[in-house]
Amino acid sequence: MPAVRLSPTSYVVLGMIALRGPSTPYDLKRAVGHSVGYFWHFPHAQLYSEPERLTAAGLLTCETETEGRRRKTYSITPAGTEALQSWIAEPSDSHFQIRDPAELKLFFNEVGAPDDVARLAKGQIERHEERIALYESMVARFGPEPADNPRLITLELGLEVEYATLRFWRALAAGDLAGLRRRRGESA
Amino acid sequence: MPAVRLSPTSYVVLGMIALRGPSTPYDLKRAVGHSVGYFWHFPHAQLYSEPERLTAAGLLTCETETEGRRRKTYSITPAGTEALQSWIAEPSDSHFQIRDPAELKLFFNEVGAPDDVARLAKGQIERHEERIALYESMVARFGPEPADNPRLITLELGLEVEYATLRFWRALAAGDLAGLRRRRGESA
DNA sequence: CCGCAATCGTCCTCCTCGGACGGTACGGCT
DNA sequence: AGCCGTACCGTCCGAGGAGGACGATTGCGG
Repeated sequence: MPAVRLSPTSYVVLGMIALRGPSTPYDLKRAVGHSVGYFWHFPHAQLYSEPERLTAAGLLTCETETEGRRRKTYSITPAGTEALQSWIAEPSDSHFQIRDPAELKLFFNEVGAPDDVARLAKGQIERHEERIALYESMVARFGPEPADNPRLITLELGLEVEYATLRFWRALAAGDLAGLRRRRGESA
Repeated sequence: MPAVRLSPTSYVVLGMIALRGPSTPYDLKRAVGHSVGYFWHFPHAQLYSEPERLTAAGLLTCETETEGRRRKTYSITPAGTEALQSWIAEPSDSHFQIRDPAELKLFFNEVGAPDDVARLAKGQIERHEERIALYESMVARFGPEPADNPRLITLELGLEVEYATLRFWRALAAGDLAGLRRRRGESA
């Protein structure tokens, strides 16, 4: 039972199994896909290999189906629960990262054509509006007071960020970044 | 001159050299460190190895210093400039990702102790306030109308997101996510 | 009963990550 | 001048992440 370095991926696997009970990697894939995976993509292959690591470390146990599709069901062990809980309890180690290719393009736009920024902004506005509509419709399915549903809190944060980003690109397209700053100052 | 897959890291390297002129990896490290690197971390080892790849692909040229410190200065080629420009011009391929360990902890908080959320929120509020103060002080150094300085636009987007995230954690700590939703609806 | 599409699992290759380590330059002290 | 500490700079390496290719299984419609 060797010790391993636990990454965010590890905790996603542990967390999902802790929340949902024994799961197959495919279960994890789907569960991640419509929750934390909205803003932080975890490639599906990881959700097959990571449980193996965690099993080797004694944080999960594995039950293999013999007939038909070779399917493995993982369950969390007391050690796994403890590792997850102490990670949740410990003070946060690192700041968030925002990985936005569009932001890179914007930063280097001087190298490109003059109207690239306008087209980029237009595309980003559409993209974020679509996302917002999607997320809002999902939130709406949960009724009038969804804000405290634990499964939705994460979506709430995502929406807040989506709106912020949308405001930015709109201000950029309108040439009114100064106005953005002003409104930000007021709301704070 | 084999073709290579160009990643965001590749474009950061190309872009920095295009903006700043011939650079050493260490120059890149510093330039990235106080610009795009604020929100998207690029490990320094990449900024040494990536230029080699790009040189092999014909997008950069390399000049090696002979005396003293072994130092390599990279310059961009016409092919490199073109690759960068066409990337900037092409419609954005993928949505942004937000990688926030705190968000994961929040999502899985049911597994933890009851007061974990409160402590998490408290820590996040402090963290984001610090960041905001830091970025604001940097922006302030550029004078009263900084918003359109191209080097700062990226910081502007980052600040918008920082404030959004701060509002979220504050609302969470105050138990008033519904209020957050309401205010968001008004401002949109 | 067959074929086809959706579902599910594995593999492979290249890239990312981040820390360890070692070399180089420079200023201060004796 | 020579030594030493420290900041600066470059390389390496092992583990993990990314994501596409591919193969197997299942169930459904003909």
